[in-house]
Amino acid sequence: MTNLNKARTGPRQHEPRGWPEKRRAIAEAARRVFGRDGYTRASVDAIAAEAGVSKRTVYNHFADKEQLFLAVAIEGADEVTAAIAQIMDRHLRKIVDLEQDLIDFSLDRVAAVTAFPDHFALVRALEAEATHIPRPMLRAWIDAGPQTAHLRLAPYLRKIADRGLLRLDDADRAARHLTLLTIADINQQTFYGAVPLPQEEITDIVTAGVKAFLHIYR
Amino acid sequence: MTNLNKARTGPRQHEPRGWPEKRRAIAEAARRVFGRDGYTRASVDAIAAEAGVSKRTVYNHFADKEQLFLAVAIEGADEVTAAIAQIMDRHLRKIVDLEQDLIDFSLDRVAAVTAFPDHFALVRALEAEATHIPRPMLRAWIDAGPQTAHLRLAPYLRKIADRGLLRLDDADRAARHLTLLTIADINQQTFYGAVPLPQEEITDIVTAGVKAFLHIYR
DNA sequence: GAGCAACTACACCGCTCAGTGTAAATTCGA
DNA sequence: TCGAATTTACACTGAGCGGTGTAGTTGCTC
Repeated sequence: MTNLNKARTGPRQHEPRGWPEKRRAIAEAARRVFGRDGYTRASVDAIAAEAGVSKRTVYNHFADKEQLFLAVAIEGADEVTAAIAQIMDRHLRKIVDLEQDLIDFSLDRVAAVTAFPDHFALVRALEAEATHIPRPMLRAWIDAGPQTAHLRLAPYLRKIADRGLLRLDDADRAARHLTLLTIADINQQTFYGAVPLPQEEITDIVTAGVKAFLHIYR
Repeated sequence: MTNLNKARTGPRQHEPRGWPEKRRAIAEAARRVFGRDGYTRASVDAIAAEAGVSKRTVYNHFADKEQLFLAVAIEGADEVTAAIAQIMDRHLRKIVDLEQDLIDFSLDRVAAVTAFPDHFALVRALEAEATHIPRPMLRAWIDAGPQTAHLRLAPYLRKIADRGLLRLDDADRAARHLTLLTIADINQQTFYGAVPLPQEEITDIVTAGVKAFLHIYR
């Protein structure tokens, strides 16, 4: 048998139904279209066209529009979570100058919104759909997305506190306050990146937020 | 002429086109339906039925669906702004115990979200629609809604600082930080009131937020 | 080559919906 | 009562859309 193993993945491999590359294309297209148009306005036809697949194929991979939406939201949250974990590792694992490290961390975290515009556009769509989403699914979203940032940040802050650089008894709350004073402020003013804010203004807000945070916890 | 002046307002008075009571009914119904269903999913048919008017009448008063949406959003913001102004006056005009007054103010302000569920539901819809709204209209919204809270809160904080109870050089920033640490935290966790949070938890969060704020500015 | 799974390319169905037009009815002032 | 403005109650148009079915095509294994 001298057949080269084709790089192209197709049926017949021992995988779930459907070709993975098609599923990936659909998910990526869906993120873009849902992000751009919101849930209701986004059409499955448009997603199929964007993915370069037939609509029939979309329905072969996902039960319906809502399942597609939620799958894409949660997958996107996983990606963003991984990116933010790296940002945390880069800036918070080793503290040289606490204030500067927190500022750099927060600026990079703000920048993550720009790096994942589709995802955060989709976040806005999802929040608007909150009352139409079954509670367990909404819970799954919160756990996959917004909650993970705090769960990952708190241990870093606790370690920093253990080194005597911060005084805190509730690391979760401290993590929340840091995020509120920096990321949430920017996100509110930019509608999660939809409306640009000048970089100097972002830096000002983040710097003031970090100083305020340190005022509380140092 | 012994005709009593009828309380009923109808055509023929020297007013803008259309009966004001019809316009009011449409606006109120629109707020409810947009809030419940979001912009795209809300139908003009449903709004007309909810208002008890014909769809023809809706279009007699508002150019189209988008104009209706934005008019309702801005009118709602004016109402909420007035309510919050009262809350500020009640709690911040005279300071007895600064911490407690700030806590009470913030708790009442959180409660305002519950008092205006339709409006804040519509806020979620509007934020999701941010990229589809013409920039000038979005600006009008920001000025009518989110921005006014800060503009009204900052002078109170400045006065409190003048009495030596707070130390701050940037009252706008202080106002923003107070809102972030209290209202924004709750709103994020409840999706602007869509998902209930137990009252004790709300009180905890607000109390911790106010203490943090005072730690920064006192 | 045969058989099977997945995909493509349509067509279709039933429904919804923003916006418009029109005739009849209602309201109000002169 | 008349006339004008507004509203009501439909009907209509053209478009869109979630989801489904089906026949033909493609790719892979035996």
